[in-house]
Amino acid sequence: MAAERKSVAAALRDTPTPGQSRYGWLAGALRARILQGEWVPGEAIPPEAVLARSYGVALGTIRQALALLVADGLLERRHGKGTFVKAGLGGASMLRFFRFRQSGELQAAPHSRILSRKRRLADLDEADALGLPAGASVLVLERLRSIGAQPCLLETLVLPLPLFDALAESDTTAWDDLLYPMYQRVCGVVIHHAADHLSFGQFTGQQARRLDLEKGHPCVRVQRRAFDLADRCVELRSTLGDAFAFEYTAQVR
Amino acid sequence: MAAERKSVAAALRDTPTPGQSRYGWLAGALRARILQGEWVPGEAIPPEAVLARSYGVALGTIRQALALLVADGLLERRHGKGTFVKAGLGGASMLRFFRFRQSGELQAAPHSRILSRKRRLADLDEADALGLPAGASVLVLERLRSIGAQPCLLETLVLPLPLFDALAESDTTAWDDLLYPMYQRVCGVVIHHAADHLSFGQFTGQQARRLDLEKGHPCVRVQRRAFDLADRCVELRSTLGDAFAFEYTAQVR
DNA sequence: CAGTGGTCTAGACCACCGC
DNA sequence: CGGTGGTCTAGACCACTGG
Repeated sequence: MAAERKSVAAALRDTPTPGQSRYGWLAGALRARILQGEWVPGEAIPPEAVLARSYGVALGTIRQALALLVADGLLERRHGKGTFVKAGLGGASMLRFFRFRQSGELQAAPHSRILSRKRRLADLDEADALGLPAGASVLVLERLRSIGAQPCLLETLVLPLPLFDALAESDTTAWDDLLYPMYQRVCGVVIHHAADHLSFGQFTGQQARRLDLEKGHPCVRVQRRAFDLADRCVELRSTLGDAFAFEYTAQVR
Repeated sequence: MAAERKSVAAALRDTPTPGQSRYGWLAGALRARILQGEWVPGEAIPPEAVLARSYGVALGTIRQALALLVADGLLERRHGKGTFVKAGLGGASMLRFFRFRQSGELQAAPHSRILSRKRRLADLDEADALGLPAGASVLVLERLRSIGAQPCLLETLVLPLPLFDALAESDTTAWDDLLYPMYQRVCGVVIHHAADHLSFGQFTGQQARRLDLEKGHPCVRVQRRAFDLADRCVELRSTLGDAFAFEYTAQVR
């Protein structure tokens, strides 16, 4: 995350700058206004000229500040149109770890089914990761992702509960395939970035059954922590898939 | 790679600009001068003011051009000192995919041993990947990487041969643990970036023996293509390791 | 066409580095 | 101290977007 990140309160004080660059301070101030929801994702912030005038600063300075937030993934600039607050992560970015080759038919669309949903108390690791007090409750989901008729990924999600209450009751069969846009629409939660941790293991009998594999079959586990705009962890996700379908490319530098 | 990348010849023409920004053209021109070896890695290029004057351009413009090359990993700026051509990749970046926990002793230093070295003709895939003509010859190395007394990674390297001739005869027992700095020192080859492709499989009996594992043990394979400053692929590498020691974290956005 | 961001200029002053 | 890159200004003009 950007180095100039401060608490919202600190960033909002209008005293100019301590030992910091002016554009760094401006970036913090603008970030705070975005996090406060002054402009919703997808909406344009005021044009450079207006911002420059209102902060009493030259155009180039405001542009440097905006560049920081663009690099941070918070803003997006469109030539001739304006500067927009970015919407969150969209795509089915879990499947990028696997190649599931469709034999026969054309590549069928991936889809998802919720296998189970329940509330329970967060254990210590979960509470720690989600920044919850001890004894907080969470929503736990099991989810099966398939391509065509072939089940391929088995997922467990842990969501902090005051925040995701709206998902605790609604009809799961009506849910979207992609959860992140739904988080945003239904709960106002924007997923901004995530960290995926990969490891190998073996399927238990129960897990294997879900995916038409055998107990002990090699398995890739992707453990994800997903964060909102304010950099709070708001989703824990564990995804299991056939290790022989695993395929991932990493760029070095 | 940067969008403004052009052939060296095209970038060197001193006719100003077609429909391109001036700083984009400047970046291309400076890139070409770097690739031609006008300044060796680690050396400083002329200061902004000198460049600006010699290209007849404002300071801000030259700074934008330099910013592009910095983002590209070709240059590095040091406040108060100068702008330097970056040295290539350094670290033991293969081990980042694995956690080899040392039981007992403190973490021993990793080291490497060359198991075999031979010349042969490149097969079609290798020639294609390395951009060689059919029938070109390559140097093939087998290498065992260990931590303390524990062998943990088994590597096969394929190097294009006119370029790496200097490695075909020298005493392999005197080689460095880290190959990339040695490529640079001995062959003048700077590794600038690489792409790693991860997949899962099982060890053959011969491979397993090298690593004190059993035939059929789960195995992660990392296939790397490494590129020099001019973006030519100059190394193919296949690394095998115990899948149960695999541990990798990927940032999403 | 008016409004937006993108490029470029020609300066000024500051902060860091090494001698 | 002189030389380097880092910040900032107050403009000008260009290129893209949409009505």
